[in-house]
Amino acid sequence: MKIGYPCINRSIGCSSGRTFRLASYSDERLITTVAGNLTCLQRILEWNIENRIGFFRITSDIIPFASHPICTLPWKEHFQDELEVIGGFIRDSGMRISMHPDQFIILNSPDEKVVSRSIDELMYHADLLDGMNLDRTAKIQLHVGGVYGDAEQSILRFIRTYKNLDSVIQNRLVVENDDQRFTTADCLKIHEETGIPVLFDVFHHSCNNTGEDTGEMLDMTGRTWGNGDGIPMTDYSSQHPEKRAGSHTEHIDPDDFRCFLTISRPYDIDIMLEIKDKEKSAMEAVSIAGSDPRFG
DNA sequence: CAGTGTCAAGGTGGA
DNA sequence: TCCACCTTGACACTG
Repeated sequence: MKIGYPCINRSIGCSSGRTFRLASYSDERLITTVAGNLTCLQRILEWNIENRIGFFRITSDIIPFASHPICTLPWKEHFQDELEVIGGFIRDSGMRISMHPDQFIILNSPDEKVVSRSIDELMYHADLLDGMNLDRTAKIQLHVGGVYGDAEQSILRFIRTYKNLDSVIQNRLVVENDDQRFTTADCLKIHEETGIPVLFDVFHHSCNNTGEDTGEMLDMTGRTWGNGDGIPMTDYSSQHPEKRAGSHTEHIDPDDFRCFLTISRPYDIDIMLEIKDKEKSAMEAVSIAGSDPRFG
């Protein structure tokens, strides 16, 4: 079991997701930005190891505009050395890696242009992880997408599109339940048709479910991860006390987290904390989990 | 130089 | 049909 946090480390003083406006795009600007992002990513990874954090989500902003038509620079070749060094560090340290393309990446849209752009963006994510020579346990997590007035048909469109994806993407893609539209049960159904692993989001499940309990879903989603996929990943968060249902908390709720550790005890999982204050909560979670036999 | 409007991209739901 | 919201930092323009 590893514990991680997404994308940003506020303790270090650098960002691995610096970007710039499309209007000011130039190859030179891209190169300097990416060079800085990769340097910072390396620092974050080192910081993680020093703090016993073995799981990290790499921001999609590492290479700004990577899948945009304006970007014709062969960034993968240009930064091959740097990517290989980072990948080597990740492998040597045993760090688990994920990525999570943002809300615009939708495979089940009825608009084929949206789907096409989304696939381009997924290919960028896969290319980046491939460029680091990471095996297929480094995952790209995605929600099912939109409902468009017909959830059943929208699920079928996801399945059809998935089956036609390049294996470079299929090897890494996992599907995650969301808090408003598609439940864990929907994702399990998609798994049955495609074999895609299901990344279980505990908090989303508590917001959006059809009566299944968390332990049962941990069990069933865990079984969707095959041999080469690595230990099942889960997303963990808890409710922000003031904001609307589904809003992530600012800081980890220790009691809630202990409760989750107890529920999940029978299963070996990697836990991604989707919590606003990032590495601070992750450190606290590591401390809480310190006595858990799964946590090395 | 501080303050702030805006940023590649989609979907949803309320007005 | 339009707009705020989702969620988020930070770019880059303005005064």
